[in-house]
Amino acid sequence: MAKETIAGLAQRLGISKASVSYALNGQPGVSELTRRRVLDLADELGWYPSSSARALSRSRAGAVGMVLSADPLLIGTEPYYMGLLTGIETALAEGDTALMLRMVGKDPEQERATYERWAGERKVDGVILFDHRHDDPRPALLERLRLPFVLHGAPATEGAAPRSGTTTDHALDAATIVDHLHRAGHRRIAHISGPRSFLHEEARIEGVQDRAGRHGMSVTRYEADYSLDSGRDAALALLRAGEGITALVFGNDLMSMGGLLAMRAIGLRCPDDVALVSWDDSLHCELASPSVTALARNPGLQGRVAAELLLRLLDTGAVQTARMPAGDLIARSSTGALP
Amino acid sequence: MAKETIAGLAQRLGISKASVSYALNGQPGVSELTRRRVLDLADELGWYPSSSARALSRSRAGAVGMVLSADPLLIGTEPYYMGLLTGIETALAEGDTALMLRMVGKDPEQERATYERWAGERKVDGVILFDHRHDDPRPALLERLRLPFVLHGAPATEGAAPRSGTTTDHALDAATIVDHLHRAGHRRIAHISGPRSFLHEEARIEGVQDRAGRHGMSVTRYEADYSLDSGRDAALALLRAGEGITALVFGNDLMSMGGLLAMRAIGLRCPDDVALVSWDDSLHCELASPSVTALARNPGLQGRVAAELLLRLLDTGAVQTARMPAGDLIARSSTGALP
DNA sequence: CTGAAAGCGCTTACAG
DNA sequence: CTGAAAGCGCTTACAG
Repeated sequence: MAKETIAGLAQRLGISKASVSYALNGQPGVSELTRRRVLDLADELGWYPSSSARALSRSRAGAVGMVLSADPLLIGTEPYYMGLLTGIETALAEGDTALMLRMVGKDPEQERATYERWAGERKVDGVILFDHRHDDPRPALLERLRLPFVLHGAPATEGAAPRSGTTTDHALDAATIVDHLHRAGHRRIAHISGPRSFLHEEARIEGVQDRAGRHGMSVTRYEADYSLDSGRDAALALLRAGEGITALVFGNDLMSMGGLLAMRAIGLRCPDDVALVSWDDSLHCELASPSVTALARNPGLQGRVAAELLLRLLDTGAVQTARMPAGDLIARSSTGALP
Repeated sequence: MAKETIAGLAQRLGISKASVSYALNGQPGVSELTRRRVLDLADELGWYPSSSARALSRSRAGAVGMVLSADPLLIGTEPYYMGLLTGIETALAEGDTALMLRMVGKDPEQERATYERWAGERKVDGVILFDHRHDDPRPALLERLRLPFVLHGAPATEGAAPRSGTTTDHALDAATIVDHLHRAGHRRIAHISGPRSFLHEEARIEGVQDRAGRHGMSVTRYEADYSLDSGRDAALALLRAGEGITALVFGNDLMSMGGLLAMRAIGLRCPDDVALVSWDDSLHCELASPSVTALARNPGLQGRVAAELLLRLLDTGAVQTARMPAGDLIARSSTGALP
């Protein structure tokens, strides 16, 4: 049973290997009767075609890759990635495609080496890219390697060469957050972003700036690195500066938690003294006390869509872009909403 | 370059395909000079052997599988899994083995179908199994499918057929937790475990019972399902029953968070009225207020060891068992330690 | 609709 | 140490 092959099936049924193959793959070239007999026998024997033989003859691996390149500590605690991963895997499974997962450190060289190798070994048919940066070397690398890819979560860029990927309207999300704070009466806010080298962070920074400007609010910018500690440090620096900031917007949930710790440390109350918004929802935001107002972005859905785009790209070569829905602001105590 | 093959290399170098293959794989049968020339050329061309061709001729996939079968919601928020995953992937990468990740719901049928298929397609060379249960059908299934596996985190069972896997001394961990509570003066405690059908939960339950008995403490048991809500419900039921329980031990961090919510809801203070310990550490425990005393079990290390055992099993057929180190109790505010 | 055959790109006995 | 050849288990033109 574990050693059954297409030749074995053909022999048992008294037909040729080709017929078995056609039957299995839903190709024309076999009578319905034969097809049924093949399928039934395969089922009965619990037989599946060898993935490596199939991959070799089709020159298609039947798998796509995903490199998580971040501080391992961050990956483990960052719920956004897990949500994304779940969505991606689910969609891939439905498309009979396996997910190859690689976790590397922050060293970009390792990510590069992984793609180089995957392409060379023809181990994956395509990859999903995150955290698109300015002058990101990866798209050009993947093109050189002829490894199809989708770009996840970048801001829509007009005029650029069309690429497969999901785009997020970060300006819209920024407006949602800023409006919420404006409505609550805040006029001096701070925006603690992740690294500006990420295109999505730049889009968010501009979005916040623009919208706040329209409301006549002032924004102090601070660049951090998504870690809890960097969020805490940012909050300490901003709140001690005495600029009269009354609300902090953090680029992710971990930094928001750091912000809460900072406030507690210097004796400021949230939201009475300073309000707080997280640009990513998670259980952390829900459980914190006070609970933290957050923009829910539905990472599961995003992952699913990204994976579907990649599958379509591989199947049909269709290059398309999917706009992600706007984030939902979940109002909680940290901006004065009822608990 | 992307289309280079072993035949191409051989032709360029004026030698046979066999020599190239031997050179690449560190096999005897080529002169050192030839080997160097092959390796250098491969390097220069950025060439790697096709994984599917290699898999087909070696009948080895070069990948192992891992099925995460849990509530998707739970997976995304349960830090233990991410830590484990990181450890596993890191060790596999060092062993030049890919990780195939599949996420399925709680339906055991889906997990079964995945193994069936992976085995049939020879897509993976082995798998890592978690959450061993009573009468778990998976080991027998995998044996029938001839898919090697390691069992992660089960209690050591004497006299049973030897299997590859990691074992945890849950009784020792239980003692650590119970002793901590006893020292703090608690005499009536409750243990909110995960499902008892898991062998590790049963071992924990017995361990807590035994150790508490030795100290003359009483233990009320409650079975929950690892979710936040189930932890909350458990705490509500136990604390309202008025049995004079002064400390709660939860089987994971999410349930612990549920416990805190429950206490807040009914106006009990932690640790003054009721103390709390989590049988898994995480950022949630660290950030909660009060911060939650927890048993840190080092999932990253555990994952690494499990993966190494599997690689060894695949390489040499060596069946071995590795005892995981005892958990570290991180004392925090929820049991009266200083913040 | 069916069969014989070449090919996918490696590995590995087997002669030399 | 090297070369010619078979084999891994599929897919896919090509004749019939």
